[in-house]
Amino acid sequence: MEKINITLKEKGIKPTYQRLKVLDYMSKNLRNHPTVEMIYEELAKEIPTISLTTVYNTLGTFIEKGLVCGVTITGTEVRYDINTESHHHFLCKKCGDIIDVDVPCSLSGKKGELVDGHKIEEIHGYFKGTCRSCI
Amino acid sequence: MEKINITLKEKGIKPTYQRLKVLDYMSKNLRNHPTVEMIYEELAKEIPTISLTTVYNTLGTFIEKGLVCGVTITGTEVRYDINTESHHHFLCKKCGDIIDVDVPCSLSGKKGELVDGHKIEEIHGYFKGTCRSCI
DNA sequence: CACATATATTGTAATAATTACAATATTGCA
DNA sequence: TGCAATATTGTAATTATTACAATATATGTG
Ligand SMILES: [Mn+2]
Ligand SMILES: [Mn+2]
Ligand SMILES: [Zn+2]
Ligand SMILES: [Zn+2]
Repeated sequence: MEKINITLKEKGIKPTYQRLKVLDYMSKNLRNHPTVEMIYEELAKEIPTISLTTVYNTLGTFIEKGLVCGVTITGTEVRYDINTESHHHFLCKKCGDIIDVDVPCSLSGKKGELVDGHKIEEIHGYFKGTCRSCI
Repeated sequence: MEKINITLKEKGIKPTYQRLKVLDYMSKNLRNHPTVEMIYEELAKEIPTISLTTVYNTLGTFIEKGLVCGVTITGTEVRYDINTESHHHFLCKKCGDIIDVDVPCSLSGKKGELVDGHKIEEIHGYFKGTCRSCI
């Protein structure tokens, strides 16, 4: 938990209790790609007064400072990811899980380069289908 | 316009006036990846009685029948694409345009295969950054 | 053609995720 | 400790989308 405190300070984010807890949750659920709602529900058990707005705000600042990133695959909600390294995802159409996949992609490493004259800042790749637990 | 009529019939979709017009719009704007709102606004000029719900319904059936596909990149809205071949996109953070990019991706052709044990049905790739008109 | 039935369209209301905003509380520093 | 800046909270507003019921249209049959 002290490590999380330091991480926040390093990024110039005031380490409030709520922020510590959100980042702690993200660190412990790094394979989950949780929604705001999931984070809120979990933290509300420990912090009954926490507000959904605070979770939104907190994730917003985390994204700004590069601590997490938003994954928009489902189209209905943002999923959050503490792994900010560019990597690919798999969305299971049955259970809705979003899973990291480790695939070699020819497009990785193109950051800063041009495609068809457009300057690349982010590279996103994902699959949709049926995850191995649901097959 | 007769070609569009035939396309609808081939897919087993009753070729109503509204559906003809939506598909016509999509065919004429294949580089635009329009939103429901954009399609609705445009068609409303010619068909003042058209309903937003109809546009939603129509695009829904088109997706079911494989005539168009939905592109979820922005996170706030679905963009529609009449090009149902798996291809990659570029989202410009400045102007919001979504542009097709023709890049060789090592993941193409993996449909039906497995990644980490998960069965792939769709492959999606996109970049975010600044498009060439906005650089 | 008239009618019956199925399907499509429309308008409105409901839902769900997110953002805006203002009041209150907390933090870090002088 | 006390002040100013910042964070949190609760609520209301916004936006995209879906649900639903009433009306309209299309299609097939006698
Ligand atoms: Mn991930
Ligand atoms: Mn496209
Ligand atoms: Zn699954
Ligand atoms: Zn642009």
